[in-house]
Amino acid sequence: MKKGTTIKKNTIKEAGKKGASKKPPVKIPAPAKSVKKPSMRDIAAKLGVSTALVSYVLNGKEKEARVGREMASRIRQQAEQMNYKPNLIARSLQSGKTFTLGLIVADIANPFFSAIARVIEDEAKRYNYTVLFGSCDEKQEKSGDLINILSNRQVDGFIIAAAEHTESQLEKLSAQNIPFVLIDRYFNSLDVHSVRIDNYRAAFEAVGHLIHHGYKRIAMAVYDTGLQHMMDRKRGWLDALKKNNLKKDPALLGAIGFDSTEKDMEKFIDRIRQPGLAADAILFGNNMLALSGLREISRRGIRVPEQLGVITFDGNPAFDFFHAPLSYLHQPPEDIGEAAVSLLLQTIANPKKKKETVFVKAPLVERESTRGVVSGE
Amino acid sequence: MKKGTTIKKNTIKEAGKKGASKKPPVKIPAPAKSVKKPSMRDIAAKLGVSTALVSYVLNGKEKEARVGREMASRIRQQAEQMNYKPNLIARSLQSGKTFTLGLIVADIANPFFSAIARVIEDEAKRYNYTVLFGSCDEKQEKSGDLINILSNRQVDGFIIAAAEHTESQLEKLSAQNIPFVLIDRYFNSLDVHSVRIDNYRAAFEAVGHLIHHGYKRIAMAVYDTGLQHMMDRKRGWLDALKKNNLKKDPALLGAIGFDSTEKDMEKFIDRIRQPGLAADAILFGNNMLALSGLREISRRGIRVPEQLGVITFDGNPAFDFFHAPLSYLHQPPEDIGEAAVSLLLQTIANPKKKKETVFVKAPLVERESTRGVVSGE
DNA sequence: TTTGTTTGTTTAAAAGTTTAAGCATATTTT
DNA sequence: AAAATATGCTTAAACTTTTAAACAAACAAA
Repeated sequence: MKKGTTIKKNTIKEAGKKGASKKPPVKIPAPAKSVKKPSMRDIAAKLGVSTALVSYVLNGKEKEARVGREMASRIRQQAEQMNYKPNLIARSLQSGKTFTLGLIVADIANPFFSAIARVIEDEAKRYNYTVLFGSCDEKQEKSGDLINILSNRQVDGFIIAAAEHTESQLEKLSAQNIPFVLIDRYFNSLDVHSVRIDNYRAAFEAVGHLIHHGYKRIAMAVYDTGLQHMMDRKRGWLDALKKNNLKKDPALLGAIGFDSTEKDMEKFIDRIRQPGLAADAILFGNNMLALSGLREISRRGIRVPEQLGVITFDGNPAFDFFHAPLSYLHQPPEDIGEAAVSLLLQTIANPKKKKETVFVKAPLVERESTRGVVSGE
Repeated sequence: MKKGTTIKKNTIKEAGKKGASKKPPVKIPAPAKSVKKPSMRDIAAKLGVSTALVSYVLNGKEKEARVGREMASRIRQQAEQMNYKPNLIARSLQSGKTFTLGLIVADIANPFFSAIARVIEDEAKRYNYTVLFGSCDEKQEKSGDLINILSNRQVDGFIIAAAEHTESQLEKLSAQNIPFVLIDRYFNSLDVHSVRIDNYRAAFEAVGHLIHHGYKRIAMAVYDTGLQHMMDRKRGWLDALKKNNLKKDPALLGAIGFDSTEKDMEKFIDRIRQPGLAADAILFGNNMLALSGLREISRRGIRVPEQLGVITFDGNPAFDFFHAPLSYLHQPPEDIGEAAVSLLLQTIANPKKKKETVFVKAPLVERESTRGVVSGE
């Protein structure tokens, strides 16, 4: 064991006590002023020149500013030696640009969003932007807080996977001329930039796929929300049933609450497996619903795909381990992230850019869970 | 469909073309100066007073600064009306504090880290801090870049799940007196703050648990890395075998590369299932290894826990869907995140704080995968 | 009446950067 | 020789906020 390190049994409380929103328990003293880092002024002083010169050289503007070769190299050397790093805060204040993007996702615990977050971070870095991120946990209020905080930090623009009822927050952003791009979620009432898939069509296709494999009584689980993308998925499902002359029993639709997912899902699965209803397939509205549904399906020992066909929006690493790997509509995080960053940066460059909706393709990945009721193919 | 929105089939390339590090393909024009937001000066000008007054009022320092009640309310009203929001960039420049924490994780795609990231973000928010985050993908170089970028943005401190060979980067931070706290990963050679579990003991316990359930030839898969936490886990496994008088065959250890996980894991599983070696249980060094291993185990139709006992460090939502839900050593993200933020804020407040290692408990969660070779319990 | 205190406000400097404009000298062009 | 241009550097203002110090006016105490 290492000496010099205070090894100390910690007194941290038991894990897993979440929920109960708590107030700051520990009083943390006010932050101390940190040690000063070398500034351009320090370099200038050392060499007995003006800061302007230092700035020109260190920004590679020697040519335009006609700095002497000799001087330039002395400045560079001194900067190197002092381990000078530009203070981006000061630069931002001066330029009015922070080279910072705000990313707000509905739920960072959802792997779909964490994958996107990662892509966006990488993508932003390629353009020298840094990402400030937050998760609003599908809460309107938290979303507003995050927008405020990031906005106060002068982010140059936002990428937002919006929670329900946040239209007014977005309208406010629009009114302030702060550029932003919606991903995944969108609002018909808002004329804004967005990157998304054609949800209606994807759901329609998924149902078609199930029908093609012989399923006839197709249920769907959606979140109980007014969010347009979810409603479009629902509409796609409904219309597909209609087009294929299948009975559309309202009981086949499960509306699951964000905050009561487990309970609602349990009821829903029970209901659709009743002899009277006897769904033979389910379309899940997203990967979190599928995850929850799969748990219930496992518990009941329902065999997939023989007794129940299953397909869902979004992949999830967990789907590989279900006894029948799930078929799913793949929303490619790379495409969404890249398109969102690109669209946002264009808008930052040209705030008057016409509003645009970028559609990303969502291919259907076919695996075991929709092989049909006839076992063995 | 909505009018006013340009609906446009996108021309985005096929998903999944990752790898090949690419240069910025699209030239994005330089950002335009964004629309000016109202400043204290604007409020002051409107009311014909000095900015000092505005600052005092809007910071609730009317008392100390003896601002007139009448004036105070006029200022507040004007601020409200103009929708004034303080410019945190300017405030940071003035105060030398950004109320920003830099979070660098080894891999944000690992749910263990994304869970921690979420906790840290929440926790930071409670103390009015914002999190700037980045994932270094286990790359030394990327880690250095991130530290530089965030450091240039004057973060008040760092929380870091370090990649291999980053000791010098951390030493540099220490030398610059920039506060930071390591999580999960640590280095014996560095006297720094850290929050972690007792890896040696946890591994030791896991092996004890397997032995208790009748397993005798216990393999272990670790990352092929010099990272101390992994080596401690390995040491715990080895010592436990020794203490229990079990043969410790070097072939029972699998060293898996970060960048060749799939291939290495395949070879490893093949090897330990050879008649000559015939491992009857595996301890995985973390959840990513377990995920990869489980895929191979599934493919080969190996029955868990009858033919092979399985236990791992970290949970993972996917483990629920494996035919035998995995037993695992639970590293509680809440505890780690809370402890890290708390320790960091204390250090920011008092940079001379003595270095501390906080140990978080990692309880063993017992499930199906270690029920023993005797089927049916 | 002088001195002292209270009240309400302004001034000014500071944080680190950027950049247009200015000012000498020296060199070239007419 | 006068005018124009080139070279190498400095000055100064701006971005927004904070806060110590100064100031003026009104009032109270001596």
